[in-house]
Amino acid sequence: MDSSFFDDVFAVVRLIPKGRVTSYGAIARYLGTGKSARLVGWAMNASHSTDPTIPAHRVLNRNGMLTGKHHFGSPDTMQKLLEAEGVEVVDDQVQDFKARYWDPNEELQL
DNA sequence: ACGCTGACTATTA
DNA sequence: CTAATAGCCAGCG
Repeated sequence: MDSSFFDDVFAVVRLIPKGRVTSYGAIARYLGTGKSARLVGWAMNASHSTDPTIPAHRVLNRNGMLTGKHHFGSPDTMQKLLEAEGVEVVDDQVQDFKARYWDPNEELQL
């Protein structure tokens, strides 16, 4: 398979449990990109090109803010999806973000 | 081939 | 405490 940075990002995002969220930096660090969290978010841009759509709505910034909500079909889609999974979102921010934070480095126990 | 942009993060003022 | 700047990697024109 093409060991593309995108594929790795998609793989991790797909591993995110329902009702959990993670940050771009966490994924970036897990992939080894480390300081390039932008690439992760940017890779999400291709999430709509994948076969199973990538749950990009589970990926937020370090503050738990729905920074990329505007990149979905509608700016309300992201929040709607999160709420559908049991994640409280207020003012484009995830409540109890720390409790719902899912770190691949921790959960996957690299 | 060069330069710009981008769904971020961390540091400094 | 908040605001602004620098660093980063990869695709696209």
